[in-house]
Amino acid sequence: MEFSKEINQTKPFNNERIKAMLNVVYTANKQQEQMVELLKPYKINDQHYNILRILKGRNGEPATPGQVKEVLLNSRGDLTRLVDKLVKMEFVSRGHSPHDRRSVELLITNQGAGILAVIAKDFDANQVYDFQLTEQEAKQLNILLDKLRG
Amino acid sequence: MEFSKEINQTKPFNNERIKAMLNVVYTANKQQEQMVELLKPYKINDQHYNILRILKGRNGEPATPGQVKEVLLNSRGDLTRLVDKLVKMEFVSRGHSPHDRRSVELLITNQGAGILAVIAKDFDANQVYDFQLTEQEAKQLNILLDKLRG
DNA sequence: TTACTTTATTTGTATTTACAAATATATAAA
DNA sequence: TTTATATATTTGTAAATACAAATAAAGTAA
Repeated sequence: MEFSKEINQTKPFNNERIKAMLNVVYTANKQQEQMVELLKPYKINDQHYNILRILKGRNGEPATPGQVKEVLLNSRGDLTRLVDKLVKMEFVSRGHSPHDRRSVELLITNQGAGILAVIAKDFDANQVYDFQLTEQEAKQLNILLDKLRG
Repeated sequence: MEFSKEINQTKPFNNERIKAMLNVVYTANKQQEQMVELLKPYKINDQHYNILRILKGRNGEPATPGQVKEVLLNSRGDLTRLVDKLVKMEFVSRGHSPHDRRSVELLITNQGAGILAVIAKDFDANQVYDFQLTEQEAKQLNILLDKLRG
């Protein structure tokens, strides 16, 4: 649906650029809401999910909390306590770097990888990533967003 | 900057559509961070700001918390307590509807309108809405986002 | 009217988040 | 070595948030 209608905006926006930015915020929020909702049965939120994805993406190489934080798309919450929960759920293991004893090494466990696989199916069934865009349109969207951020 | 570089993603995304969605989330988060940062001196967050904007947009007509909530782009927080703070800061007044005594009527105060004007200048000086897009590109972006949401 | 249902908002409370300060280790300089 | 500075992470704590239950007023049906 067209954005203005979705938020019941009756009067037109000052300009398309401001409208676009609000549209970005709105769209991101919609996506987040859907994800949080679907993740609820697994007792984790979108931040936990993103952390697991990042750790899985390391393919067996550990990552420090700092590295994870850097790559996180959005930085709500605090890594220590988000990871605390994942460790308690046994989705992530925490060790110490032999090179730098300040650093903590995070690794996804088999159980963590398992839950990610289950969630992937769930997301798939719920069409979380079924966007109504062609690859070409998505490419164009990426270009515009990059440009928007300046 | 190109999104993948900004998040240090080395390996390419599965497809442009997923990348686009992540880009949307990332872009929205960037924008939110900038706003929250600039609003800090005024002791309010982005939700408070949005509430004030919505009330100002009513041009003297009161809005109920329910109506405000409906129009809010993103729904973190709880209206009652977000408004509590705005009332305490005297940016918003709370009354009761004569027609429906369950309903609460919210109005922006002169002081609230004043702070919005100050913030607008601040945002302007900090180029919060200086997006590097032409109107035509912004229009295209809006179309793609609407399509993305399906 | 009485009882039931719905709607609007608030409240209680556990959890999460923000943010400053603390801890612990590493690195660099004197 | 000692001291200072930087870096990685955790901790304490106030504030914000989520969510279920409570309150309170309307609306509807018998």
